[in-house]
Amino acid sequence: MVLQKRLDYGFNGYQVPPTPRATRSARRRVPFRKNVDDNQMCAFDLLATVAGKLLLEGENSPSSGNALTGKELCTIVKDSFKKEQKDEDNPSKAEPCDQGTCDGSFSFSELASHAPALRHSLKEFSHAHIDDCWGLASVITTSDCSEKVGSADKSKSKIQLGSFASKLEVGYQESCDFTVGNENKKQIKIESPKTGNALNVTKADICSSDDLAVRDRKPPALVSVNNRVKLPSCIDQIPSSSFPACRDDVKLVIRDDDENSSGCSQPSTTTKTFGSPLCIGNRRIRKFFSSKYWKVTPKLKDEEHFNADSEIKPVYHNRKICYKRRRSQRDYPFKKRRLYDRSSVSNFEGISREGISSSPRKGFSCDASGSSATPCGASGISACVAGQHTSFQSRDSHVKLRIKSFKVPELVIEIPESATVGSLKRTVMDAVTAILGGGLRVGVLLQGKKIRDDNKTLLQTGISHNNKLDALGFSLEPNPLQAPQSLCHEDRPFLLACDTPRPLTRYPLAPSVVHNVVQQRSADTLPDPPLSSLGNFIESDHDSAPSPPDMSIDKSPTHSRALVAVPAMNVEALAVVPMRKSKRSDAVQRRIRRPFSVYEVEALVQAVEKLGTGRWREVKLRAFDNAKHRTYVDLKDKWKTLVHTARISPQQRRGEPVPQELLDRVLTAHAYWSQQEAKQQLKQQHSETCRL
DNA sequence: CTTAGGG
DNA sequence: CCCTAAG
Repeated sequence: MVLQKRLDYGFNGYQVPPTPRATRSARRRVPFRKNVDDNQMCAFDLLATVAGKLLLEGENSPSSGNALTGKELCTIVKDSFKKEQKDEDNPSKAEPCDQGTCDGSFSFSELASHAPALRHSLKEFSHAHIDDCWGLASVITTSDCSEKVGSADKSKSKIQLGSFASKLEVGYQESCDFTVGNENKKQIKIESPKTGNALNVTKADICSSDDLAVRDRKPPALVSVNNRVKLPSCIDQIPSSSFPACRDDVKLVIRDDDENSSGCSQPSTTTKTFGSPLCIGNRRIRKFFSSKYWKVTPKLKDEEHFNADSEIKPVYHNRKICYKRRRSQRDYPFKKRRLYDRSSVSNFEGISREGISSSPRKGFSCDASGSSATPCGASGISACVAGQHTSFQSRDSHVKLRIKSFKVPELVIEIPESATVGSLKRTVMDAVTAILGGGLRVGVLLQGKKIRDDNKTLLQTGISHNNKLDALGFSLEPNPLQAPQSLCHEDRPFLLACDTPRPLTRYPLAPSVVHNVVQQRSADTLPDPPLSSLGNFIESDHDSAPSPPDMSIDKSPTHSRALVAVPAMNVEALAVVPMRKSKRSDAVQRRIRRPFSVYEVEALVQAVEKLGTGRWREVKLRAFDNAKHRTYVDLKDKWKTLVHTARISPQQRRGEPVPQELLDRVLTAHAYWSQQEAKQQLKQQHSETCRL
């Protein structure tokens, strides 16, 4: 509690730059970011966890051998605080401190330096919360890729769409069996309580068998997950998707081809808990979206590695790597493939124009493992509309429908066998999130037939109260137009493919899901995000999705989490990629627009208040270190627009409204720093004059 | 690589 | 957000 309180401190006064301008190089040498990247997280996590506010989802690694006691932690924190206070003293005195909280507050960068020591403890602390934050866990029934009997009807997950509201209700699912390799059928039952508390799996048996030994060069194990995913409503818990790279992978194929399954969910009662977590080696999680549905190129690029293997390495080192990779990976195999299927895409002009081409094809088989359970024509996600509750009508010729659930399309996930269950969760979550938040469109089926003409009226189509609505079905399909939005970061193009286009009802499936997640998360855990910490909550990204705050946990040396989704098969036939205006084929596509959330703005403002307007790199490091998609240039630009926004009338503002309070702070800070700069210049002039 | 600014 | 000149 005490800690939490500390966290809530507000503006701490402007901080005069160490030595304006002239010290850039000097500043660089100072490993300001020394421990910030990774450790800072830990520190924060710790604090938040202790405060009971932050829910961590992470690897359940038991490696917490040398956990610190609560006492020790406190000591560390206290020390940090003292130190910070001392450091801050000078600057604060001379500077304005309008926010009134100039008392003591510690900075995370300080505390962060203790992170290494805290890490283990964090684990201890976080364990209790691990599951809590994984509310979205979609438990899946897994089975070998092939048509292993009985596997099909185990899938029960569904996605519930609340009566066509634009909210996605994520409900959930029950059991999950993982079949590892072609051999022993290891089963992992994962149960997700209705409460939203998710997977109980602490240890997956995935790497236990010999053939799946955690050896570095082992070929990826293939795990097929046959399922339906019913997503819980706590979307705010959706973790982001940042997974560093590694080697051994386990592939999970989550399919929706359980045609046998009724689609009804039945709570599983079995829960297997495993004694210890998965062993960890390098891990690389590759997510495969079934070729016929989505394809996601590796998102692990520059920043992906940033915190991955950089536990100790200096920042700059990483940065370099990052940049290099960014360039070198442009030729990622899946990135730029695009195929056309004129005939079938004909009614998708829009898509093509949008820069996405798709080559819907109906009869390809489905997954890499050879099992092609899903009829290709089937939509990626099908919905169960049947049942008594399914449809009924009202007097005024309105058709009322109740969609009970949607099936999630097949997902193929490749994950190192050494990965933790936590990362597995995240991976699956990511995949699901990618689908849900990445852009879906709804397909309508009537008596098994897809209705493609969006212009027909329901009546014309036969979806009227006079007809058997039982025969009406909906499907969630990848929406080429939206998909790239969420999961597809600049570095993780979200390739998707769909079979025959059957656009119909466009359902506003919150492309903002991910975004919201971030926000809510921030809100819940970070009332007043201290500098440097907010950043950790941002991003993710989606990647998206947004890599949740738990990143730190996953930072154990060896694991990087690379999240790569690639089509399980038939890549060529299905790849859908953004098409550039036929200029240079290798032209880099413009990054997707990602409006700053209020929380990000908050973080930015706070950081700028403290650091000033000329130190964007530090601002970035401090407040957006983990927001991979926010570059310092972005921050600078954002500040620019913020200042502008703050100056114009509220009526002229667009986008998500920024609290006036923040805008005021923007102006204040801007004014202050402008003044500082002016002073600085005056001084210089003066000194020069004196010299002459 | 960072900054600062214009586009 | 992008692009670039400058440092």
